[in-house]
Amino acid sequence: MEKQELNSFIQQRLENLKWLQEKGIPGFGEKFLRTHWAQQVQDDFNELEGKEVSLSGRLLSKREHGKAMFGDISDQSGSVQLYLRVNSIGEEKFEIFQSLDIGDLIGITGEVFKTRRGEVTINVSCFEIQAKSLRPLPEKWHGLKDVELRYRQRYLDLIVNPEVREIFMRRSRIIASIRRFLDSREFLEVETPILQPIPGGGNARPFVTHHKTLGRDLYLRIALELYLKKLIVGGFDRVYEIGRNFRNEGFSYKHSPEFTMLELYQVNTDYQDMMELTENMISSVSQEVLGSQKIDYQGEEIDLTPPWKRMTMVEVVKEFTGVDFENIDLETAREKAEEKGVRIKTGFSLGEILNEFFEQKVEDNLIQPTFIMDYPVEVSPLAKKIPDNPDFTYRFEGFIGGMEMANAFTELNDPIDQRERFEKQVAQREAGDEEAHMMDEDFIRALEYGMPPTGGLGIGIDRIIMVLTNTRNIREVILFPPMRPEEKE
RNA sequence: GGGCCAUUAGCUCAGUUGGCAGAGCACCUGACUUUUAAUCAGGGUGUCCCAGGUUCGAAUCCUGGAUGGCUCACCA
Repeated sequence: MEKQELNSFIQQRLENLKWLQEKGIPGFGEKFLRTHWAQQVQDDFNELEGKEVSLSGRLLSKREHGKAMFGDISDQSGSVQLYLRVNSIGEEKFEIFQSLDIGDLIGITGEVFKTRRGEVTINVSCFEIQAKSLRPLPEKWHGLKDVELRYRQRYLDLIVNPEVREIFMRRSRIIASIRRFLDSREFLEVETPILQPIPGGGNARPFVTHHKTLGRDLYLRIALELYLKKLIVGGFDRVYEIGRNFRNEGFSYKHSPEFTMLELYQVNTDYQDMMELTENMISSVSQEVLGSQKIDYQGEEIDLTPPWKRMTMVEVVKEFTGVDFENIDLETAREKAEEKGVRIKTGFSLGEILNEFFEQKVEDNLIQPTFIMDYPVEVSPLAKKIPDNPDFTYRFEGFIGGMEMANAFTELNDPIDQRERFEKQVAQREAGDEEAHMMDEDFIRALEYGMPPTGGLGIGIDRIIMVLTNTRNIREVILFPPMRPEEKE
């Protein structure tokens, strides 16, 4: 038997339940007809004053005053005060309400009024017990702070920390707003496989699972990309998917092993169009959900109003490090890396060194919305090359608050070039790079049927939500972040 | 994976040089018919994360482990 089941708090609550049941009152009751939300009673007081309302929610506090009593009931919308008097509700019901524990779920009906202190209150005339709570809640004043408990028992976090509930309600509104934006532009929402024989579309170590009937291993997807492009080949001109990706990598404040991505593809667009779409989408979502395009993020004002700043990777690296990759040879690049403290691996190409310069010296500084354009071909195996500068691709990433938010390109639609890119990836993989792409013949075959010129965009939904909820850790915007299993005796 | 820090009551946290385990909220008993972190009187409810060790004596010191946080590395 679990030790907590023996502790006196739970004993006391079990006795209160028993007391009720002996009086013939069920401790776990029926559904209840709710007429209003708690917040609605607060907001619409002028209309509701003197009228009867019914609410369903959790009893969060009790203040007993002898033959009268105050309490607070909380539901999804917020909370409102309750008032009970012996000589309006009767001694028997009053005694039963006195026996309730903080945390009990109840349905109440009563008339709306204001106390002399001006607090909107419901004068309870009858109530039902919907579910007894057998465990004590965390403290009302300090809330629940222990990060481990907050994530493991997120329901407690949501009960006692209203600002946490607000983050997740906002998350829902942000995603709904993104869908509205895309739906209004004639994008089709689709669903593609999570279990994949070859995990493609990104550089990452995948999770492996096993299908018993097929007798083979499958991977959890690391990106949505390749299946969505197959749908472009299939004739859907504008598609998007919002879904979970899985990467077998460590945690950080901006990385979680499972995270939510939006990817979209639109025929007859290029990466320039994708930049416009990105800045329009994010600013419009911010306007719709927060009522502004200027937001506070960790003490910095961030202005999401289009157009966002645009720079090439070569330009921005030159600006932040003084190293000009425009006309540089490999040997000089290596020396500059050494000089500037950029860690590189032996055998890195010029493009890979440039990319390291960018990631190690520039990325964290891009606080205001910025598009960095024209990535080296070596690190962009799915993006189209720039014809008059084929060491680079039509690719950009969007940054806000020092974090990568978006990754997009003019999609590579030449199957011969794509095969060569995959072959280079496979060579890297054989040289020990676990994150390099695998050869995906099925994807090449699709391209061989012909994929129209297409722009594609990926957005890290969790990170956008971090920016729009002013949170500094990705786990604050994921309801149940991955944790090690709890140790059991 | 490396470094630093944390883990004490249901929750939030104190705990001095190694000497009886503490506070606030919550909870229990009683008073109180518009309070609001209600108030007043009384009551401490505990595997001090776990396992060893040192010591007359360990929440405190040592070793190992668990979990979490920050950070570096890894991860475009």
